Amino acid sequence: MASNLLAKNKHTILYAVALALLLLLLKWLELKLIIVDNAYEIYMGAIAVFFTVLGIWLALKLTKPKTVVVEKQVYVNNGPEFIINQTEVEKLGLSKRELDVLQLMAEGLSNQEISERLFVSLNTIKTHSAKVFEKMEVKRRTQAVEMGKRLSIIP
Amino acid sequence: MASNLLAKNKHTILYAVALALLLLLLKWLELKLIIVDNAYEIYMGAIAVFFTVLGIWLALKLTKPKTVVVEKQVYVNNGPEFIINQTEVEKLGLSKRELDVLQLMAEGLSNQEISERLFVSLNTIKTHSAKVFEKMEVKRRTQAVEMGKRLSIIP
DNA sequence: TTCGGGCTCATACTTTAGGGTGATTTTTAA
DNA sequence: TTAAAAATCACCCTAAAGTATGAGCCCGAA
Repeated sequence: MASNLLAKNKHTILYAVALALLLLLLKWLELKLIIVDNAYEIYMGAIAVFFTVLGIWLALKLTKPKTVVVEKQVYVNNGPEFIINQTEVEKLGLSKRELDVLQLMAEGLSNQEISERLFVSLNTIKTHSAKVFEKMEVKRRTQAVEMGKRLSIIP
Repeated sequence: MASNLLAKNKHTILYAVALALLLLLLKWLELKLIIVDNAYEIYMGAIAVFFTVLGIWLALKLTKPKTVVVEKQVYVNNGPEFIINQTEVEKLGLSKRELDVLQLMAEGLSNQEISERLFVSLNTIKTHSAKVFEKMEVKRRTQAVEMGKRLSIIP
């Protein structure tokens, strides 16, 4: 308990002791220098500078480093993981391949890229996508993706 | 240039001026108090304390806060109500109009339809979308939409 | 075994999207 | 007030997307 208090106020105590010693030093210096009248201003200035530096040192020692916490936002997939709405898929009559194409569309891939990903020709993807649009009753892939997300057909 | 320098060293200059003024004050006090011999120690102590406080104040003012980057995980599209991530929008440098276009893109509208919705020409939408793709570093509207949703820029 | 659905691919064509450049006007910030 | 950014529009050209149609292959169900 007592030692804890001592430890906590260590800096303050040290400073108090240092201050006391310094006042003694000043008193001693005073005796030496008081005679030299023209050195008085220098003496005063020295004290001012010394205590300023002391104050700065004290502040730096005693204050916890100022920290500004910058939050860097990291986007992660949200907790409830995606469960495909099989009912909607069946209702629309989408085949497995058509669903594959729709999923890759949603990832922003072009028809060319989808065809490479699935190892089929570009024309095949065009056929699939056309069927997807037909079955979902949309005109464009962006609409298909939008609707697919709404219906939980794709994540 | 000159004003910049002044601004940068504002604290230092202020301190210098304050110090000068204080030395003047001390000089004046000296004339008053030097006669009262027994007040001398108090005078010295006051100076010491004052400059210590000044130093502390200075240190607190001048220390730059240390920045700590903390990664904060943000789970996107959790709740039903959408809150636009303004930070990401600013980070990407998207303007209001570009955001409008992106939003309508996400709804599955064609450029033609977007232009009609916003009462501008098709070419204008093309320009906006091109800027959106450039700023988001994507190649297609589907990618822009996908990224926009991930970053909570669009619902 | 036939028949339909799913998957594949092709050709031809139209529409939409996107890239590049340049210009004018309006708005905003310094 | 001046400079920068935003918004508007145009023209030209290429790439990608989408439409329409036809056709061959495979597999499982009737």
